[in-house]
Amino acid sequence: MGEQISFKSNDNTKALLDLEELKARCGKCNLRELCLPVGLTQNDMERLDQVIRKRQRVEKGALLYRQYDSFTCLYAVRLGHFKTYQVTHDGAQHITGFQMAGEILGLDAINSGKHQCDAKALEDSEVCEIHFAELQKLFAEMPALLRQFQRLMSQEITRDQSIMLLLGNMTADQRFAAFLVNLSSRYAARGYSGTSIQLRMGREEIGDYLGLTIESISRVITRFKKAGLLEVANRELLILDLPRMRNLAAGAQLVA
Amino acid sequence: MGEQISFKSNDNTKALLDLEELKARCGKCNLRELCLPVGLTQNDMERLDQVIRKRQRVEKGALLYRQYDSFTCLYAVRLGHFKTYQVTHDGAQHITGFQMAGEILGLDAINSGKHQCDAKALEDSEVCEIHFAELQKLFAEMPALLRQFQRLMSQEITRDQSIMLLLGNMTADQRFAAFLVNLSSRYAARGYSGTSIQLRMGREEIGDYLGLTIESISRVITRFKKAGLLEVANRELLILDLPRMRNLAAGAQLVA
DNA sequence: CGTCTGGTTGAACGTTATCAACTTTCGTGG
DNA sequence: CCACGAAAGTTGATAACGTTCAACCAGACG
Repeated sequence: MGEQISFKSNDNTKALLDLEELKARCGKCNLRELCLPVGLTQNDMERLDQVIRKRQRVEKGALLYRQYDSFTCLYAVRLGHFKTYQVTHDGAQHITGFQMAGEILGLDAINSGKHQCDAKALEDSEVCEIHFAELQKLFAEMPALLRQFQRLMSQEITRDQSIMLLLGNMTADQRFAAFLVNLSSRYAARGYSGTSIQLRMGREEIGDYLGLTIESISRVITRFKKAGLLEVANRELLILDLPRMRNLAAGAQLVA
Repeated sequence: MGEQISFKSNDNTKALLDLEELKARCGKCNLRELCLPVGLTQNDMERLDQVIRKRQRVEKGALLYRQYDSFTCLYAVRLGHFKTYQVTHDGAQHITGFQMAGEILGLDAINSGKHQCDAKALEDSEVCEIHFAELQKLFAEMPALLRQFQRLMSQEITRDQSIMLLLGNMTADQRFAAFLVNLSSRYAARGYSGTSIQLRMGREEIGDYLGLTIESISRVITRFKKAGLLEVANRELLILDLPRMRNLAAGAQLVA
C-alpha cells in the first residue's frame, strides 16, 4: 500500500480564522476568550490578564506537571497538544484526556492540592499559567468570571461521564468513531477542518485512551478504510463520511 | 445453599456515631457539615441554612430529576441512596454513580443548565434542595464556602477519572473488588461498618455501573465467596479480607 | 546501509457476553 | 399464613470480541 494518498491535509497549524484575528480574540490566554461572552468590563479583562501573565513553553515530550506535584497553577493550552494520564499499578498508562488550544489543565488538582495525573506535551506547546489563588481573589469581585469557571468544571465532569459511557458500553468500532467525531468537532469549533485531521498522538496513545490495544486500534482503522469512511496516511486522517461516523458512534453497525 | 449465614450484618441504618450527634453535626443538610471545617462563622452558617432550606422526600424508585430537566437546584443526599444514569442509544442504562448520604447530586448540570442524567432513589430517601442561584450569591461573601464547593467539583472530576481507569483497564474481578473497597471506605467514613455492607442496588445495577453483565457480576461474587473473601446473602455482604480485596483491586491475581 | 521505532497483519487464546435453563426471593392476594 | 407469580439471581454451554504473541513492513535517523 505504498500508493500516494490523494488528499492534501492541512496540518492544523493554519486556522481557517486568520491567525492575527485569533490572537486578538484570545488575548494572552484562552481563558480570557472564554470570558468574553460573559460580560466582563475592559477593566476586568485587564485584571484577568494580570493573573494569566506568565506564558510557558513546553517542548515535545516534556511534562507540564506530574502526579502528586503540589498544585498552584491551572494551565490554559495556548498552542499545541497535551495528554493527561495516570500510570496504573502494572505500569500501563491510562490516558484521561487529550487537550488542545483553549482547554484547561489541572482542574482535578483543586480538591487535594496535588495533581492527580501527569500532563505531557504531545508536540512543542505553550501554556498560560493561571495562579489559582489569585484567580480565586478575582471571583469575589467578578461573579461572571466565577460562573464561567464553574461551567468549565461542570463541563469537565460531563466530558468524563461521556467517556465512562464509552468505556463501559461501546465496542472498539464505536469507541474509535466517537473519538474521531469528538476530535472533529473540537477542531471545527476552533476554525480548523473537521474532516481533515492530523493526529497528534500515536496508535498506542489512542488505545490507552479508549481502553483498547494498539493492535485493535490498527484493525479498526483498517476496517474503517475498507468501509470507505476514512483515508489514512500515518497520522493524517481524512474523514470521508462524518454523518456515518456519527451513526457508528451512536451504535450503528459497520457495514463494509 | 439454604444454610443460614452466620454473621448478623448491621443494616447500615444505625451509625456507629450516635444519630443525634450526627444530626447536630450536620444541621439541616450535609453541605453544612462539609463547610464546618473551613471556618464559617455562626452567622454564615445561618445564611447557608437559608439557601438549603427545603427538604424533600423521594420514595424508592422515584426520579429526583431526569436528563434534560432544566437545572435550578443541586441536591444533597440526607438519607438513603441514589443512582445517576444515562440511557444509551440502544436502551441500556449506564450508571455513572451511586450516591449516599452527604453526597451532592447535579454538579454536571451547571455547564449547560440542563441535567445530564437521571437520578433515581434506590430506597426511600431524603434530599436537601440547594438553590444554585442563591448559593452563588453567598460565594461572593463567603470565600471559604466557595473553596469548599470548588473542592467538591474537583473531587467529582477525580472520582470520574478513577472510574475511567477502572472501565478502561481492569478485569471483572478487579472492578468488583474496587467497587467494594470504594463502598467500604465510604461507609466507614460515615461511621458505619466498612466490612458488613448492605447493598442498596441489584446485581444488574452493579453491572451497569462497572461495565459488566449481570451474569459476570454473579460469577465474580461466586469466585470471591469460594476464595474466602466474601460472605454473601442476597444483598448482605460481609467482606472477610479487606486487605486482600484492596490487593485485588490494585491488580493482584485471585487465587482460590 | 543498518537499526530503531511505530504501525500493520495473522493466528491462537482468553475473558466476558450471550443465550438458556433453573433456583431463590419477594410481594401480593387469597 | 400460605400459595402463586413475578422479579432477581445463579449456573452452564457456547460464541464473540478483543488480547496476546509473533512476524513483518515502512519510514526516520544516524
